[in-house]
Formats: sequence, C-alpha cells, structure tokens
Amino acid sequence: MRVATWNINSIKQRIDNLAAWLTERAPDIVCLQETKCVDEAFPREPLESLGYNVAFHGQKTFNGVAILSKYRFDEVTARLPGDGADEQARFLEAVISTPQGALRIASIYLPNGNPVNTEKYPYKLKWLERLHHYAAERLKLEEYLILAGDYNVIPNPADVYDPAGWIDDALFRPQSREKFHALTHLGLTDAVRATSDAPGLYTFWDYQAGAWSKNNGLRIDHILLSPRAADRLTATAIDRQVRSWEKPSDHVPVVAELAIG
DNA sequence: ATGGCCAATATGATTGGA
Repeated sequence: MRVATWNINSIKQRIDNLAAWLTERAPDIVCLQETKCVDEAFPREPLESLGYNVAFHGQKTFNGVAILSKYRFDEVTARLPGDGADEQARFLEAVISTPQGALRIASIYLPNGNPVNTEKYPYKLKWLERLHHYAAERLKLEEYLILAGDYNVIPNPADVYDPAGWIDDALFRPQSREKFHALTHLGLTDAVRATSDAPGLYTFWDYQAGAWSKNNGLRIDHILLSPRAADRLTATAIDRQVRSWEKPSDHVPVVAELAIG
C-alpha cells in the first residue's frame, strides 16, 4: 500500500498537476491539504475517474483537507476534537478495511502560527495539544493509524536550510518542536526519519526569493505511523521533482510504502 | 541585477501563507 500526503495549495489551481502525479505514482491513499475549496465546488469527478473514492472538508478561501482512496471508506469524520468553536477546516479522518483489520488515516493541516506575537501562535500550540490528545486516544485502539499532513513544524535543525535564521519562527520555535516531539514520544513514528537520517530532505520551498533554485527548503510535511503501521513500513520518498513542474504547489508529495493489504 | 511569489476575493488592494 502506497500512502502519501501533499499540500497542494488550491485544488482548483493544481488539479492537472494532481491528476498527472496520481497517474504517474498510483498511490492508494492520498491526504491533501490547503484545498481552498468549499465542498459544493470540490472537483471530485476527475479524481473519481482515476479510480479514487473522495472525501473532503473545506471552507471558503482558506484551509481545506481531503482524502483520496482506492479503498472504500467505512467512516469519514471531519474536525479535530477538543474545541467545538474551531471552524477552520484542518482535519479529516477516514477508516478503511484491510485484511489485517481497520486502517485509520487522518489528513492534517496544522496552523502555521505566525506571527508569534498574535493569537495565531497560541492557536497553533492548542491545536498541537488537541492532536496529542486525539492521537493518545486513537493509539489505544491498536489499529493501523496514519496521521499525515502539513504539520507546519520543522522537527530538527537538519530539517531546515538555515536553522539559526528560523529559530524565532512559529515553525521552528522550541515550543512547537517540543509538542511535535511529544507526539512521537506517544509511540508515533516519523516515517521519513525512520528510513533516512540524511539532511536536506525538504518538502517545502517558498515561492519567494528563489528558494527552490537555491534549495532553501523545509521539512514540514510528515507521515506519522502507529506501532502496527510502522512495523509495516518498507520505504519512503519525497517527490521533489514535482516542485519543478509548471504551476507547482510550494509543497511536494511525501510517500510511504507499507506492506499492508 | 544581491531582488525575486502565489492564491482567493465581487477584481484591486488586502489577507494569508511559511
């Protein structure tokens, strides 16, 4: 089973890129973020015609998450628990059946958190705490659990081109990193880091300042695996060539291969 | 050249992204 996450920065702007990548890569399940599309306008037909079941949770203008799956959905649930007043479309969970039991997967678009001297940063930290509580509860089920998405967290210095320059940024502040590491301390495995300790494994390059041509990247898109899922991990990849396509997203797909199904 | 972007929104300046 091939599982991926990709922040596509507008599904309408990226539908051709997405279709081309799906055709080339043939992933089984894809978590998408920043669809920026209300549910009534989600372009499900071109994705269904490629053989995917499609689930989405969007809002006007901002945010928006989706899951594409070659497997039928048994359950789909939107919204991260823990704050009933949170209207931002940043979380979508789906359950599918495998021969070895249920596989639960969530598409996650964690808040950016900048500027840090505004209410945006405490919102990010609170969201990380809500995710921690959710993960702790779901891990008790001992299923295949995959939490994949744009975490907007740079876990370690090797995951950013200029660590010193990013130290005060919401993506790299110690408090942000600590809360991300607390997730892995629950027993979740960072799939890319389980397969490589190489520096420069970036998933995002800013549109500005020639970041791509200078390889000024960040690793902020992550696939976290429960112990049962991590036991099935065989390989990962970051499809960085997609960043050089016409009309690219500023993020590229992250892929994990799992011996499931 | 020592800078440099992109998407959505009743569309033209603003907001958000990271």
